[in-house]
Amino acid sequence: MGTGRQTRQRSAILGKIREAEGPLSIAQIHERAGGEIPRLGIATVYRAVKALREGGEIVAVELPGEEPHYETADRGHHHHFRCRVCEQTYDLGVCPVGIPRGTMLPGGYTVEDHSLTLYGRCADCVA
Amino acid sequence: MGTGRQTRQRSAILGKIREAEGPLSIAQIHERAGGEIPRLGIATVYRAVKALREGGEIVAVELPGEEPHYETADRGHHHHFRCRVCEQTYDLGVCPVGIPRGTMLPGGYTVEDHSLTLYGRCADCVA
DNA sequence: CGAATCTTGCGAACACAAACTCAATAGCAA
DNA sequence: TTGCTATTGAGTTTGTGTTCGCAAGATTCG
Repeated sequence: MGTGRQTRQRSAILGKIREAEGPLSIAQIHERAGGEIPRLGIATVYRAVKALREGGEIVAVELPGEEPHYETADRGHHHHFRCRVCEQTYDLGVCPVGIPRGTMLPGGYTVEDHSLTLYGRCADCVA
Repeated sequence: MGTGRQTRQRSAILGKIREAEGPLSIAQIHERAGGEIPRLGIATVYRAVKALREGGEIVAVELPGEEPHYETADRGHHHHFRCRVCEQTYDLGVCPVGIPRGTMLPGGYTVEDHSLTLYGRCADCVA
């Protein structure tokens, strides 16, 4: 599985995902990379994201009620904060969920994993 | 705002949501109520759910990567467990997230709310 | 440089959930 | 029971996110 050709649009797309403060939606990637590459097509973003996902460089992040967002695969276990004002999603370092893999909850539920999203206002939007 | 007429389909739909072990998708409501009301139309489920939502009887639950699910509005703060085998979602009583409203996280994020989903296997699917 | 072919941009096509249309049906009040 | 009218079911339509098809353009290798 080769990486394919190196084009301006592909490096712009991966670059924007890399330098983002959290996972980006397709629309956000399109906007941001489009600042660098005028007339960047949305289909190109979809194609690049698909390829990057198949190559294991980025992963999809599903947020409640949102379209998929994408971030680099090297960020490890973490959670997300979504600002209700600017609608940005940010990575968080903390994991305030004390439920290790394998825990059995009352009711017989065996936990393998979890997903936490915090909601509120980011620093810029508290003003 | 009246409740409208009482029909067999509406009471079946609300009944299924009430007796469910967790939030149901439109498709699940359709399936379950359809056992009681043959030839129940999907549009009727959408219409009933919309009316129940506007009347404050049920609320939408957004789960990562899923269509909206619906449950009765009287269940208070709780979280959900999703079985990866049977793809059912169950209500949980526990809230293992120690982040009260108003907490400020490193980075300047002010938390108002949170949403947690646990993944694993339910009792029936551990076999 | 030049050819081969992979990639791009754009419009059309698709998939899916949700809403609408309307004739037939069923609640409800008298 | 009777009539009025809200509701239903089935199909059609909309809306939005994603993919496809193809001609034009870019990248890589000889």
